[in-house]
Amino acid sequence: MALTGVSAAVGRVLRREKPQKPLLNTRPETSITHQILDQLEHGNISKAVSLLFPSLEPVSYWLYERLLRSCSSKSLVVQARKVVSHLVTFSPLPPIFLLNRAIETYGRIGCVHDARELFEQMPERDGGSWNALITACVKNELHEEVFRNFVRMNRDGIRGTETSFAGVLKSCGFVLDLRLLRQLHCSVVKYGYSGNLDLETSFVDVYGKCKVMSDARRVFDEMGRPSDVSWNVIVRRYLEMGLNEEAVLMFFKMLELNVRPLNHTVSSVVLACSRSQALEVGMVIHAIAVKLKFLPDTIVSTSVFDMYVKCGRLENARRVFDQTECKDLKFWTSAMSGYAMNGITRDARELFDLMPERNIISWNAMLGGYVRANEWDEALDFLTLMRKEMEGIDNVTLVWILNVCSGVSDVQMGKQAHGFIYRHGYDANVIVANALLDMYGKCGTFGSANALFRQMSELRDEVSWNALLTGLARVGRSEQALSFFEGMQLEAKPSKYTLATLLAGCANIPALSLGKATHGFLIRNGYDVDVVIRGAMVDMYSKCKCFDYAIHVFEEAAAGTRDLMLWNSMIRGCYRNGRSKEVFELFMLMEDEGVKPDHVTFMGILRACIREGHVELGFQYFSSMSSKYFILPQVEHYDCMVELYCKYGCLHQLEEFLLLMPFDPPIQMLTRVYDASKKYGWGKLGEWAAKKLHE
DNA sequence: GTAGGGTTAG
Repeated sequence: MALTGVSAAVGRVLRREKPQKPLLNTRPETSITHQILDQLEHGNISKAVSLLFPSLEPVSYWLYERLLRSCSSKSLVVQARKVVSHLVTFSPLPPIFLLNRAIETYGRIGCVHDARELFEQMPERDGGSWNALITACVKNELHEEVFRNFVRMNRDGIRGTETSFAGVLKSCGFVLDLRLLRQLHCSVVKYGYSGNLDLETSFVDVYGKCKVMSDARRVFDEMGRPSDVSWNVIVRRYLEMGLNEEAVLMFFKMLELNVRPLNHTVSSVVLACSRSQALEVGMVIHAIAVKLKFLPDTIVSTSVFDMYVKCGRLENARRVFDQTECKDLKFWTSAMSGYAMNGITRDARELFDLMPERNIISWNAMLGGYVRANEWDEALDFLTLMRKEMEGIDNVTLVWILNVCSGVSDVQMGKQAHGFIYRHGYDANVIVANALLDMYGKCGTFGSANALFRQMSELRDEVSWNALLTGLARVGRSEQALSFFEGMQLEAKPSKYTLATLLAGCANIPALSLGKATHGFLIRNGYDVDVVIRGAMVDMYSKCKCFDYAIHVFEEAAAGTRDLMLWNSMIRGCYRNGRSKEVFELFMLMEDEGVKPDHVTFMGILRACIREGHVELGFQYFSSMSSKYFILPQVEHYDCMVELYCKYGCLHQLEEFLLLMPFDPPIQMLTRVYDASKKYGWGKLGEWAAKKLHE
């Protein structure tokens, strides 16, 4: 094996022995050099390397270096080993710098093992050898090993250079060790490297990753002339901390100082706008991007497109799409999934069908769009198509498939998927396993969920607990859910998802004091009360008949942050707490805030009409559903109307209404019609209902 | 420093 060959040869070098094979006296044929260079120029690395072997003496050092540099991907492991093997076999004393290059090469192509072995066997090392090893470990994300080698290096009396610090800092950015970061910062200052722009940028980056933006900003402000990369880093870190305004401010500051932003920076700042729904600023930045000629860039146009979709400006998004000249696969996929993930499945599908090529990501994104939009029939059809046209699915596909199973409540299909997952080893993936838990929970097969949860033991995380908890709360086993919550706290930190679930559990029992306790827990522990948590609280208080608290929680939300679900919760709450009159007022306020109603909203309104005896108004709202809001009334809306007419004896309207109904009336509706006809003496209608019931 | 798909909540 090449590897053992290398170790033997390196060992020999270590003992300073003469190589066993006598060296020929002639200079290496220059024609070999030419041939090798020629092959390298044509990208035939394997061929180039094989040309090395007829020669039993070393080629020039610079040629070894060229060859090593050409080994740039994982598939060239064998070639790299051959080059190193040739070097150490035929060179009596390979220079340290070349061995360092070899270590770097091994690191670059993912063979840390070889890098380590070569390093350990080197008779002499310089600072560069240490740096090469450290860089190799950083590249392969062996962060603990990076730190160990850094310590070893210092112990051996080799002082870290800027390169060593750059490597260690990068690893620090992975493990997010703030204490280590501060120590490194001190050392860098002490060694006088603080003027190094790359190191300073790295500090900004890692302080930001450790979520200490104040220090990140201080380092940034102390930099003499931040480079475009430094600006990119600070903008990115603000974005990732959710400090969207800061990100935007920094971007404008950068423009003021006449630094040309990088495409990634423009993209980050557009993303900041779309996350904070700051459409107007976003459009300004779009204009700036156009002026700076950024738009042919797919990274920038992707984020601009996404911003318009997220802010509901579909025409603008479409224009960006059409104007992007060189659409690559990523751009197509991003645009398509932008539509898909925002519920605009029709446009997503249109793009999907137009795509010049597709990969697993595009297929998954489209499928995910259908799932998110609860379009189960489309999802199932799409899966059939996918099975025909795609070979091979991955873990992401499986997650969506499991969502489809719970969406159509098909445990059988879910179990089949489980079998597939088990056979292909996907059960070791915690996200897939959690999706399985979720599916079993939602299909109400609690035994399977429980068994899987126990089986997961080591694998399970906070999401697994939440998925199981949700399953329990959903079927009303709230006491059990609460005792689960206790157990969970021994193992994982409850997230906002947990708390929302718990609140829903309290709402179902209903248990006001526990609900209040959860509310308190949430405030005391500084959880962010987002729109979902707020909705859960409104729901809990209103189900616990503590509606004034619900109103209070609702009113605490800033105008514009209240979404459809939250309004629906309030409307349901009014109705549930005998305050139906207020439903109509809420509906108007909701429209004023620009929130569009859905079929749930109309259920609340129609029920309120029943309560309040607004027969005519009820019909107006019912008709407005399709005429004004483009919502197709469902059976339950028709049912409400029938109840409204029956309850207030408007059998004339009822008769007309039934004639126009586009489907066969279900049993409970017919019973209601029959009873009302009897009560109000409408014989003919009663007979019709009875006949239908008989069928 | 680096844009694309996935798990849990009302």
